[in-house]
Amino acid sequence: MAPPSLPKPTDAELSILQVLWRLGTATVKEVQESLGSGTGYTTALKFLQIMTEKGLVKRDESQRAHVYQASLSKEATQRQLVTGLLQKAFNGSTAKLVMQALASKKASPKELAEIRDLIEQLTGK
Amino acid sequence: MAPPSLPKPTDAELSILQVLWRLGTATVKEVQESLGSGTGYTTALKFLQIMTEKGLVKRDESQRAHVYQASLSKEATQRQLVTGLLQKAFNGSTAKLVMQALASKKASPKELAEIRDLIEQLTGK
DNA sequence: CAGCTGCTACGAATAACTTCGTTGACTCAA
DNA sequence: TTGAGTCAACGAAGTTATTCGTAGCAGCTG
Repeated sequence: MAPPSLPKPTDAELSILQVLWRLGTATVKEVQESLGSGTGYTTALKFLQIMTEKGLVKRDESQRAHVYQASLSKEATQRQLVTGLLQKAFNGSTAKLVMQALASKKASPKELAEIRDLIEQLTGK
Repeated sequence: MAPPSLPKPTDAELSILQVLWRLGTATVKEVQESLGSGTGYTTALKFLQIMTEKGLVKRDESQRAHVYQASLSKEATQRQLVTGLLQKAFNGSTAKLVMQALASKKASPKELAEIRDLIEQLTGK
């Protein structure tokens, strides 16, 4: 069967995942420092522990300082989140979502070009 | 100043908003029935009460059965949610978000055409 | 007016989320 | 071998979300 489809990360968990995606692998200390001074060490640790239980991250305990790594790639998680929003708020209409995305924040010409190319690619074939 | 920018609705609150957007205005009973048999009357009522406190919905108490209405339009809320996701998970990159949206669910040719037109419109001017 | 009905309000119970303080184990150096 | 430092684990506490049971009030009907 398909992978158990991990739970949707919360906002706080997502910010930890962002760090892990950036660093690849990291210890609690490294994660905590990357989060900035707003988050204490034990808080970061607790999150990593919970996220391990949930399966959101993998833990390598062979070192004294455990090494963590995100279970899913950034892209896979982004896809999961977008899909969720699509279902919950847009009735599955990708077009509506894209329109609101473009309406919500001015995209740069470069971004618009990227999107246009993608569309052409999908349309053409 | 700008409107106080209401709190982000939770998933359960969003499904209630969907009903209100569809019906325009509705009583607790109407909302509860539209939600299907999964949600009890008092649960729907409690949500509407909490959402009134949060400002997510407006309540007209002039009738015995209070009449509720969403505070923000569907589009405004969708924009808010997309913007949030853009910040939290895509580092503000609209292009990345659009790509994942298109990757996550096959858009119909009609939808693709709509999006293409929008892009052309934004690109052209 | 007594009682039924439809509705709101209150509050409890549970679960998840978030943040830390404290503890205990293990390591290294003096 | 003891003291300082590093780190994971535990557990508590405060907050928000979610779901209902119960109570009480309005108005209608006989």
